[in-house]
Amino acid sequence: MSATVSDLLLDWYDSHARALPWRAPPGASPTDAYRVWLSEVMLQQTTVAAVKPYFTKFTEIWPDVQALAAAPEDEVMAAWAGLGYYSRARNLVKAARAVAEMGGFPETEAELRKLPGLGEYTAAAVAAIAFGQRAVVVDANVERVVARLFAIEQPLPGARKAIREKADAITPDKRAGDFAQAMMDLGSSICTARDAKCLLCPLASKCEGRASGDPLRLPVKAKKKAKPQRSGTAFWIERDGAVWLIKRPGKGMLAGMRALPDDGWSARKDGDGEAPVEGAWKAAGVVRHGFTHADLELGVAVYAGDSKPQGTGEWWPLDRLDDAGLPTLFAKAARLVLAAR
DNA sequence: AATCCGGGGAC
DNA sequence: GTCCCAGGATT
Repeated sequence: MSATVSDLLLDWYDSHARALPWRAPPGASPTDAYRVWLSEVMLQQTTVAAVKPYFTKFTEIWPDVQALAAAPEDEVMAAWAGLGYYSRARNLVKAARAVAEMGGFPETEAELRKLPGLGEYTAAAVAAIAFGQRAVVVDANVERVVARLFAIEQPLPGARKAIREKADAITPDKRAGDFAQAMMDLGSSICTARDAKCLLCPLASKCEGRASGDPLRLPVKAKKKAKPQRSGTAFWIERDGAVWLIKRPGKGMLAGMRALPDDGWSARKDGDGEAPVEGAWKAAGVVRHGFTHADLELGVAVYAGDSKPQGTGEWWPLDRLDDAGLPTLFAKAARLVLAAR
């Protein structure tokens, strides 16, 4: 009777688990659901290193779900600034208010799945990690580990169904939360995207990918399209130690975030170069920024006149600019202007 | 099934 | 520079 994959993995996890701010040690009673949920949402498509300072900040300002539910949405958006994928922050507030209304987090995967911002992965992760439910947790780490472990040759994303079935087959009834986190730790430290440290891997004896001689070719991925290059202009209008900031539309890129006014660039088209105020503009330089679907070259123009800008916005004091919650693109543009002094 | 949505770390 | 990451919502 040989050990199962989950036995081998959990034994490894008991001595090799990463210590993370949102994680309970192996076998300990779970972290409260609020912290598990918050960390899982922050970690969607985002690295552990990037999340840590945001998790610390959020849990200091809003220590529980009731506190977050009571927070103004704008403050949460500003606190999220720089982390990316801002619809996560908007959904975070909606979900917190729903949970507070319910009197606490639902404990089943199906109920969690109904909250905004909780998809298949996150609902399963919270159910398993916070509530000890058996749930099949499949993230990018698990996809890679499973594709190698079972030598799944079909390319992603088509292979998702097969991968999920295999993940289900090796998920234990007990300690499903530890098992999920162990798979993620294995994928982030041993069975990584660019390396397979099979000599250190607790699952090496079970791994078909390793047996095939070339585990690194797995998972096979469909090749992606080239990113378009876009250009646009952002406008710096300053008066009495304050800069004119607008709020971006509720849909599209950087939705709902504070920003410098710009000329309408998007991932699909260049900006038209048209300034929000007639008059004298001076080029301050160019900021380059990569998004998921386009690379942007953003010219920054500084206004030299004294006409009032049109439309809705606010004069934001320069000595509090760090509190404006500007997304990284506009924070870069602001640094460019201010560094020239 | 495709596409849209940020940002930064590792290499 | 390229690739990737504890994905979800929308179409």
